[in-house]
Order: sequence, then structure tokens, then C-alpha cells
Amino acid sequence: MLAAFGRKLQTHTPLDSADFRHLLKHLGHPRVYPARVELDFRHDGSNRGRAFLIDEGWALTYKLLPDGSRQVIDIGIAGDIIGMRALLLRHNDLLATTTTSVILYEIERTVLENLYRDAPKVAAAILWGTSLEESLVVERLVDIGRRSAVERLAHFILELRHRLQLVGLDDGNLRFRCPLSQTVLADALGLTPIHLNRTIRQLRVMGAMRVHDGVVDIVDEAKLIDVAGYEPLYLDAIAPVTRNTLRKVEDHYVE
Amino acid sequence: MLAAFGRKLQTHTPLDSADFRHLLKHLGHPRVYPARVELDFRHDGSNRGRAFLIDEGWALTYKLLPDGSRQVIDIGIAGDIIGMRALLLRHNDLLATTTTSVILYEIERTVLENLYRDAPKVAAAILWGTSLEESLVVERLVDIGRRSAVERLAHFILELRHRLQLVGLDDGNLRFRCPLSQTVLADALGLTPIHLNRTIRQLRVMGAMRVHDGVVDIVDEAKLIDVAGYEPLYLDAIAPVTRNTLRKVEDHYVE
DNA sequence: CGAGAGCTTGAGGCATCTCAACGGTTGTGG
DNA sequence: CCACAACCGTTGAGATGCCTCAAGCTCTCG
Repeated sequence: MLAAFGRKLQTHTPLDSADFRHLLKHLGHPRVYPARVELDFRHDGSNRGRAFLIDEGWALTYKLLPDGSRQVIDIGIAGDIIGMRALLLRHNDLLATTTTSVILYEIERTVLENLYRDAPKVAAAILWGTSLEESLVVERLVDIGRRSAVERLAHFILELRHRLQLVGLDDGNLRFRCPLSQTVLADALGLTPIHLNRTIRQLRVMGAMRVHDGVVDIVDEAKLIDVAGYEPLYLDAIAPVTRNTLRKVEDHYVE
Repeated sequence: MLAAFGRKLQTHTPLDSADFRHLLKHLGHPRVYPARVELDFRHDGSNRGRAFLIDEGWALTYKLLPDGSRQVIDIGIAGDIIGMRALLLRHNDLLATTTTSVILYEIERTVLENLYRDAPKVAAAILWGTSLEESLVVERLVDIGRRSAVERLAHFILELRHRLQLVGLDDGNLRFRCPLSQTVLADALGLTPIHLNRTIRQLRVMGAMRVHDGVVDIVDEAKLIDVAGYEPLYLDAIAPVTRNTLRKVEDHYVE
């Protein structure tokens, strides 16, 4: 219960059992949803918003365009909160759907202020978590704006693995479950499914990674990192930053 | 003093003078920066982060890639807070620069929690403001992922005008100052400067808008809106949503 | 047994990129 | 005051990465 979320928050701040009690009190009861259902950010059909904390499973938020095309904004895994924006804004044009069956806690608009009063450490940790998710959106922007299709995909896969590790869902052996269809991946990376398929093949023939039956297999991690130009500073990792990464960032400042 | 920011927050919640006193107390003194200088999110060189509230002028945040290319993440105008993410995360790989000379208030990490204690309405309004800025990033993601170059530019210009109106910097007469070079626009929209230049021309020859000497001229607003497929629900406008917009959103739900 | 969804492949088109060049303006240093 | 560099906007010509259209294959489900 809240294993992933707790683990994630604890990488930010140590929390004690009183903190968790407050958190649970404000979250209410979890609900199970099947795969492929729409999630409604509108609370009780009113325009009061709500968000969802994912306890288990995968869900995603997206936007639809008038011509029917879709842009996936973020892909949520266990421990993520989706729809935080919907919570605060009056209007909402984001949509959300589950990709697997999921267990969700509903988050109402007042939760954050109540937590700030009762358990400020928890509130701060949650805000940190949503900042982290926001930086994933930023990274997606960089992906789509400035990286080629192969770079995008390689980068996305490495980031996903990193996120799964953060909540204890990846055992570190270069293979993980990823229940996302090629269509979803394409909609997340700003590509057509057809080109995404060819991009996967490209990474396969170059011996970097392969995908089969919803499982990602990283064949040559170094090569994949190299292709992606992966520098996961934005994930706010606990692990010490390598001298190499630091130097590169400083170069940018100098430049 | 804080005219733009105050105006923006007040579209969310009415604030009284006591609220503003608290806000000013926690913000400290404004500083003036010249155009084209780097802003440092690191407080005193330590890794404690800080953000900046723009009182006057334009600034932007961006990311640099190893190959030297740049993706502009968001463009800040008066009333915006830039670097909110840097405030909460331990590591930061976002860079920021001023495009005009600016007046900035520095925001330290503790400001939000202090405001939640002293003036919760203000804190909530600020959180609303940052949610709004986040939804601009999301909209940029949709731009770059799923819209053509002309659509992107048209959309961006309309959104910018809308934002300027929100803080009282546009008089509504279809013409506004926009001190952004074509290179900056290209880096924001995921295009090359060359293609951006041709895209501007395209919008000019079709009689939708023109740009000259840092001034944007909307020639045919209806045409521009049509090209962009503009539906600014995500800006959380106060103005009543038109029936037309509503219907379209509902179509999406049905679909 | 048919329908639908997901994955794969082929062929051709086009939107955008790359490389290259030029003029105007601004700032700078000799 | 001139020479020069640097930046910005503009245009041309050719290359290419990704898209569009089209089709077939497999698997699941009813």
C-alpha cells in the first residue's frame, strides 16, 4: 500500500509513520480501475478538479487535436500523480486513460493545503514529486523539439528504466515490462506509429535494444546511452553526479 | 510595483492589501538586470535553488544539448515566475537568460511554505500561476509534437497575445511588441531559424499576420485563429467559454 | 468465422533541414 | 573615423527524415 509512492517520496525526505498516517488520512480509499478506461479529472461532474495518485499500474494523460491526432503528455507509473494541473486550474482540456488495470487514490484540491498544515514535510515532498514529473514533460519537449527519432526513443527508454528503478519496479538486469503499444509510444514521442516501428528496428539492428511482447530488452546499455546522449541530471537523482556530467554542464555555462 | 503579477493573481483570487504586504515581505527587493545576461538559479553558488519573478521585461529558460542545439522551454513575461522547478529539485540543468532588460524579484525555496503559513490565499494563487505556466509547456509540447510549422507559429503568437492581455500589456488592438529574435522563436518552436523565417513569410502572404522590428501585427485575426486551430481553454481564462469551444471539447470526450 | 487491434513492410511525397551566400545594423577596437 | 566582427534577417538549391497511403500478417475475442 503506497509502496511506490512512499519509496519515491523518501528519496526526497525521510518521513516517519506519523507523516504517512496524515498522508493516508487525506488520500482516502484506493479504487481499482480496469485497463483502457477514461479517467475523469472532474470531481462528481462538477468543475472542481481532482488528481490521481497511481499505486499500481500504468496510466497516461494526453491532448486531442481537432484533426483527431493525439499528443501524449506524460506516462504515469506507480508512485506518480497525474492530473495535478487539473487540480488547480479552473478549466481542463487534458484527458487521461489507463493502459493497464490500475489502483488509484483520488486527490482532491484541498489535500495540498491540508497537508501543509498537518504534515508540511509530506506536502513539500509531494510538491517535489510533481516538480519531477514536470521536468519529465520538459525533457519530452526537448526530445521532440531537438532530437531525432532514434535519439528520442533511446532517451525515452532509458528515462523510463530510471523511473522504474526509482520506485523499485526494475531489478536492474536490463529488462523490464513496458505495457505501451507502439501507437502510444508514437503519440508520446511525436512520431507516427509506422516510423516508430522502423525506429525500434533501427535500434535493434544496431544492437542497442529490442522490444517484444511488452518487454524491453536493453542489449547494449552503453550504446543506447551513447545514441540517446543521455544525461539524467533532470531526474534529480540521489546518486552522486559524475565529474563528466558536471563538466559538461559547466561548459554550457561558459559557452 | 508587481503590477503585472498582482493583476495575474487577482484573476484567480481576490487579494487584499494584507495579502500583498505578506507577499512583498517574502519577496524582498527587486533587482534590475540588463538584456542578454544569464540568470543563475543557484543561490550564492551553493546548490540551494532560487526562482525569479519577472516584474518587467522578458526572459526565457532553455536547455542545451551536447551538440550545441537549444530548446527554449518557456518564455517569461511580466508576472511570470521562471525557474520554479529549480526551486524544488536538487539538481538543475535548466538555463535562463534575459532577452530585454528586466526587473526581477528573487524567490527562495522557503517562500512557498512561509506564504502558506502567513497568507494561504497568496500561496494558492502562486501555485495556480505556476500551474498555468506548466500548461504553457504542455501546449508547446503539443505544438511541436503534432502541429505543422505554420500552425505552431500562429498558435504561439495567439497564445502570447492572450498572455500579454492577461497582465495588461496588450491593448487589444492587434499589435504588440515582441522582442524575440527569429532564432529564439525557432528554438522555442523546434524549428530552424531559416524555416521559421519562411513560416513567417507564409503567414504574411496569406494575409494573417506580419512581424517587423520586434512588433507583431495581426492582420486577420480570424484567419490566424483558423490556421492555428486555437482553443485557449488551457489558459484558464476568466472569459466565458464560447459554446463553440465547449462543443468541440465534448466531442472529444464522446469520441 | 469475421472483426478489430497491433505489428510490419513497401513505395512515394513533402515538410523541414543543411549548406551556402548576401545585406543591414550594431558594437568595438585601433 | 575606419575596419572588422558579430548578429539578425533573408533567399536559393539540394538533401533527407519523417509522413502518407496501401497492404498483409498475427493474435485475440466474440
